Amino acid sequence: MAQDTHQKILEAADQLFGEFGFDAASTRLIAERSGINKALIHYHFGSKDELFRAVLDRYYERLGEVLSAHLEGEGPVRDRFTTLIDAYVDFLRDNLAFSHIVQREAAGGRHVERIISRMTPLLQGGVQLLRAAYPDAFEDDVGPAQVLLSYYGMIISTFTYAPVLAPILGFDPLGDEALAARKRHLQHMVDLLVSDLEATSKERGEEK
Amino acid sequence: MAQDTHQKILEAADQLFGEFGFDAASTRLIAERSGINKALIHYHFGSKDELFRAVLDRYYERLGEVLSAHLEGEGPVRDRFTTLIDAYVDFLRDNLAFSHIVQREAAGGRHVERIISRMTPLLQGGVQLLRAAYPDAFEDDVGPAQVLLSYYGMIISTFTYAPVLAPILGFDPLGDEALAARKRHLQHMVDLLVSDLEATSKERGEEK
Amino acid sequence: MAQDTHQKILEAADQLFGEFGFDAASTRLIAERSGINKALIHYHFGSKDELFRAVLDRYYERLGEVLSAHLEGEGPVRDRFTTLIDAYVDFLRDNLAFSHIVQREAAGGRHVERIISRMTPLLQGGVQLLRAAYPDAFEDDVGPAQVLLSYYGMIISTFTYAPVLAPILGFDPLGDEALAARKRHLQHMVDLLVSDLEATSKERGEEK
Amino acid sequence: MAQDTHQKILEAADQLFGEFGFDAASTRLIAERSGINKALIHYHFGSKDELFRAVLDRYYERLGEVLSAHLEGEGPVRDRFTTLIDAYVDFLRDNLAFSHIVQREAAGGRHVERIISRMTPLLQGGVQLLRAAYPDAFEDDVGPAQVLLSYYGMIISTFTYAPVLAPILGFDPLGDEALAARKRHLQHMVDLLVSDLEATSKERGEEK
DNA sequence: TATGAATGAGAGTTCATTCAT
DNA sequence: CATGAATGAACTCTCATTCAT
Repeated sequence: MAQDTHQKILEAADQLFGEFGFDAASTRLIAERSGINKALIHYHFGSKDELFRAVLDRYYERLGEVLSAHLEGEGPVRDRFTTLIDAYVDFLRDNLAFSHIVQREAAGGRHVERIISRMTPLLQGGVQLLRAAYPDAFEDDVGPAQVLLSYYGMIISTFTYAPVLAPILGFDPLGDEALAARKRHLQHMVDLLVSDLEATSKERGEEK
Repeated sequence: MAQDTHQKILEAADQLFGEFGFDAASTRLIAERSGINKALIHYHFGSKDELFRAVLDRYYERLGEVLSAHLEGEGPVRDRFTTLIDAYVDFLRDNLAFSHIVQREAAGGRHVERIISRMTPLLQGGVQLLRAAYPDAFEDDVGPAQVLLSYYGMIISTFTYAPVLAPILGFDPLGDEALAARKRHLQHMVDLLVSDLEATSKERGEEK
Repeated sequence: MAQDTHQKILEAADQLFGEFGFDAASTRLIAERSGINKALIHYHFGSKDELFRAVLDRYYERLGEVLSAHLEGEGPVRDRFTTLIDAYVDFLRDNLAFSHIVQREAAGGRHVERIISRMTPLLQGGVQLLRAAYPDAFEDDVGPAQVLLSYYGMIISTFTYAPVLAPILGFDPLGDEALAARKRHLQHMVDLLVSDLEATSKERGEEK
Repeated sequence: MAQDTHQKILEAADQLFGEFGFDAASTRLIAERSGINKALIHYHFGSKDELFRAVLDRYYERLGEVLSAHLEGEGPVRDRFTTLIDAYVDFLRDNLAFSHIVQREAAGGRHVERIISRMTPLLQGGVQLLRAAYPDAFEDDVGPAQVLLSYYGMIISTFTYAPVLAPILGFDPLGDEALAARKRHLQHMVDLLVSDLEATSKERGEEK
């Protein structure tokens, strides 16, 4: 029963933080949506801030599992990179609130630090993967970071700006077909880049 | 004097909305930062919501001017696309608050509609540009929208996720040099894509 | 075990009521300090109010025993008065929380009545002692009450205002030496008064 | 009108802090008693704590004026000491809430420091007066402090323990007649002490 | 235009107390 | 006896907004 309450609060908070943002999602609202007493939020989580962190942590743990499966996997980098992007898109599709929360809080405010400390290891994992895969193409961490930031931006914007694209396209950009198309586009972007990296890599490798 | 007050409010609100978000930037704070009386905000703007819209509108007007110069310009698309991206990056660098505001509010909340209606014409301009430039590569609006969304994501993430990259890179990703490097990366991404589009275009053109 | 819990609650409540006052000493705090479950306070004492009364009653029972030994004793009144004051000082020194609780709650609030009903018999004992000792000096209860109130005030202020004196004196007014000096002062005040009472008594006795 | 509100809040707070203590006097209650909006308390005083300090400061300023008139006056010390005590009693009679507030907060809690810093100069003034008057009777500050503490205790207990004495005496210890009697008693205590001090002073003076 | 004061609603949080196990 | 969970009321405080001057 207690575990149940804990969960109900987490899920309502998750939804509402995603929908309205941290400030606009009041504890009263969260309590109403959970169907629990407002005081229970503080009983279970201590404060609204800690509740937020719990929501965030839960997401990053799941995301960490999803990504590490790909980061630490085997096989050609091009494939791993592609499937990782697919997995990322799937994760965000299944956790729309998360994408909103991250975009909002990363843009500045009281929880940026938490976002930073959670994203850092994931990003570093990506950097290492790229450097290992194309040692000749990258001399330092800057290049891989550029690449990752770009792909990260392409992916998350899919979700953040879906409402902006919808009226232009005339259909829901987060529907199954639309997302499949988006994935193809992203894969194509990966192909372009990876081919380029391989070419560069080969070229520079020969120079040595 | 009144014009002056109007302006001071706008600028303080701009800064604070960017730094803390709409909810956390209280009218008291805005008044303090402006050095004006709190009641004047309502005298000049009617409500906090309308003040926010004024801030947003001011940005989109400036941005519109900047972008339309490139969208409606002449010369090869590859160049126009490249300079447009450069201009976009410069605009966001000069208006950091704007990038934060957009990312936050586009992620959902009370002001999404305003963001949508402001972004739509800009996006449509971009779509038209791409379709006109590569009529053979794109059959409908979906392809260009994908491309634009991707580049938009790459650009704005530069600013939103700068704090995340900073500790990994060991330097400020928004410094002059770093931004120049970022621009080169973005240009490279444009090159890859445009070459691809031209190839596809040529290919499909020949098929006809 | 149950007796143990009862005791642990009483002692924690005692300390905390003394340190922070009734309102500021929350049941949560008392439970934490006792190392017991918050609900047990109500199981054992019914309510926070009743817990407070239990703390108070325990003190007054102990104090009653201490004082009655002197009030009902034999020997010259001057000596009994002096030793009573010493005993009172010692009692308060050993029960600092008590002195704080009494001063605070006697100053008004929800528990004044309890304080009154507990202090009344003690005060009446003192009045009777003085009237019996100096029948010629006092015609009614008013005179003895004045005297007792004055000495009571001198004694308890020793403890209530120790923090105020400390920075002026440069040492702890509740240290062993300081308290011994205080006792000497109080005894001196008793000497002055008793000599006066005896003189008055003799004078008036001769008048008759 | 604003000054009026400020005053109404101060007076209601004063009464309620005196009657119930800081914690039990809620801002809601204070607002109701003042007939003003709850938020105005924070508009005018910032916080409940600062409101409390304002109440306290107002009292100590008034008290300072009253006492300094006597401390810095001229004439024989016996007379000045006597009239000072009378003035103190009058002040407390006219400011019953003050006596309660001081007794309660001096007994420990969040505002002790404020009490200490306010009482210290007054006490030091008293110490200097006594040392100047009886240089031969006192070698250091300890003796005068003892004396002052004792008289202070006698005076304030008059008010703190009035409710305890009432049922024993059968009349209100704070009525005009009763207070006059109390003053006579206190004066008598002063007489006893001063005579003693003068005797001691003379004795020791001759020894030199 | 500009100001200080005022308002009512609601924020997050803590409280003493109760309940089911 | 003891516990963790739950409750509803109350807390201090801040909010956007309005009003009188």
